[in-house]
Amino acid sequence: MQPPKTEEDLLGRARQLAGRRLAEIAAELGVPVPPDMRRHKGWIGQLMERALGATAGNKDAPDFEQLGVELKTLPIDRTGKPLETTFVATIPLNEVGQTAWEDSRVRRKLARVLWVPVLAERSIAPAERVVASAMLWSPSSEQEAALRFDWEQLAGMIGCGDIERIDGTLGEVMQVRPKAAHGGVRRRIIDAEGDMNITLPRGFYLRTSFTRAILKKAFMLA
Amino acid sequence: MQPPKTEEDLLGRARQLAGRRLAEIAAELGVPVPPDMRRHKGWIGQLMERALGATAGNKDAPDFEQLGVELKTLPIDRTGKPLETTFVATIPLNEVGQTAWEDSRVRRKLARVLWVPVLAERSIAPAERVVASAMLWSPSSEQEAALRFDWEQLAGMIGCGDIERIDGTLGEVMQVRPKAAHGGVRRRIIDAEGDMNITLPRGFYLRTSFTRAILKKAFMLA
DNA sequence: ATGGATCCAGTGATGGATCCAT
DNA sequence: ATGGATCCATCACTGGATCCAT
Repeated sequence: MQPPKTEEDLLGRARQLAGRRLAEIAAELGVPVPPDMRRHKGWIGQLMERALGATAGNKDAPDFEQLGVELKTLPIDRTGKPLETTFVATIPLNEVGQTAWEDSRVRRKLARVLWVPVLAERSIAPAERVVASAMLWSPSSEQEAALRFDWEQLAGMIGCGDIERIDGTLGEVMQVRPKAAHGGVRRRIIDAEGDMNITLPRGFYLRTSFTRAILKKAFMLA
Repeated sequence: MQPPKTEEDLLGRARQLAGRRLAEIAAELGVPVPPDMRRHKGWIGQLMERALGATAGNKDAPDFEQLGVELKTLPIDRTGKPLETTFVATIPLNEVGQTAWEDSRVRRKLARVLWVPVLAERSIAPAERVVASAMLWSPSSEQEAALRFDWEQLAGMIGCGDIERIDGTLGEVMQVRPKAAHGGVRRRIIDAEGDMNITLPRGFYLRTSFTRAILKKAFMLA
C-alpha cells in the first residue's frame, strides 16, 4: 500500500472504509482478527494504519509523513459517543517543564488529525465492529486554547517536581495518566532541585468530553 | 543457576568447564548448538554466561554484579594464540571526549575479568570446541598504562571531532572499529564546534597481541 | 464513569562477538 | 593478518490503545 499523496486522497480512502466490518478489512490485508481486545489493545489502530497506507513504525513523525497528518481511531457507541479517552503522547519528563506549548509533542500531534471512529461497543466482537465516517480535523482556536491551558498547567507541575501530585482528575479537556506496560515500570526524572527520582511513565490523554465535542461539531451527533 | 558468591566460587565453576566440549555444556542447559557461528556470533559468550550463572542482560553492569567481574570468552588456536580481537565496549560518542580514563567504561570493564579461552579454530565445529582453563585477571600497571595511553589518544580524537580520521590501525594494544548491525547504521554525534554529524557507531577492541600477552604471562603459552 | 493499570508490535541501543575481503 | 563489516539476543522505549476495579 502506497502512502496517500494528498489529504483528499487520504480522506477518500478512509471514506471507502466507512460501513465496512473489521473482519473484511483484516481479511483483505491477511491479518488475523483477535477474539477480543484484552491482549490486542492497539489492534484496530494498527489495522487502520495498514489499510490507509500509513508509514508504519515512524518514530516521532506523523503517521502520514508527507501530509503531516496523524491517524487516531476512536471507539464509539451506537449514538456516536466516544467510549474511551484518546492517548496523545508520552511525556518526556525531563524536558516538558522547559518546553513551550508551541514546541510540544501534544501540539504537533494534534495539529492535523484524521479521526476514524469505529463502532466498538464491548458487546460487539472485534470482527463485527464497523468503521464509521472519518474526518480530518485541526483544533479550532477555542480548542487549542483549552489544550494549551491544560498542557501548561500539567507540564508546569511536572517541571516543578510535582509529578506525584498529578492525577487523572486534573485538566479540563486533557489529563495525565500512566502509560506503561505495568505498574512496576519506572523512569528516571530529575526534579527542579536537580535531585533524581524515579516514577511511573505518564502520557497525555484527551477526555471523552473533548473528542465527543469534535464529533458533535462535525456530524451534529450525540 | 545461582550467581557465584565469591571469586573462588566463580573460578571453581569455570575450571569445572575446562576440557569439556561445548555440545555437552549446551545439552545440560537445554540450548541448541548452531552448525556454525556465521549467524550466531555471540553464542559461545552467551552459553558461558548461563553456564556460570552470570546475571543475564544486565545493562552497564558487570556480568557478575556482586563480584564486579566481567566475563570474556576468548577464541584460541591449538597453540593458545587468540584468533580474534576482543570487543570491550561501545563508545558513547558525545561524552567520551569529556571523560577521564578513570571514569571510562573501558577501565571499568577491564578492572576485573574472567577470561575463558575456548579452542575455536574455524575447522572445528561449534559442538566439538573445547573449553580451556579460565583465569581471573586485572591489568598490571604496565598493561593499564598502555590501555590508558591508547584510550586517551582515541577518546581525545573523538572529542575533537576527528572520528572520521580514526581507523583500525591506531592504538598499540586497543583499537577502534565499527560496532553495528551493518554498515548502514548511523548515530548522531555533536562535534567540538557544536555541529551535529552522523557516523557509524564504534567500539573499543583489544588487539590479539594484548590478549596473547595476558595468556602468555599466566600460562607460559604461545 | 473514569482514573489507574495494563497489553502488543516494532524500532533502537547495547552486549555477546565472529565473518570475510583484500 | 587484520580492519571493516556484520549477525543474534535482549531489554528499553514508543506508539498503538483498551481493560477493569471501584
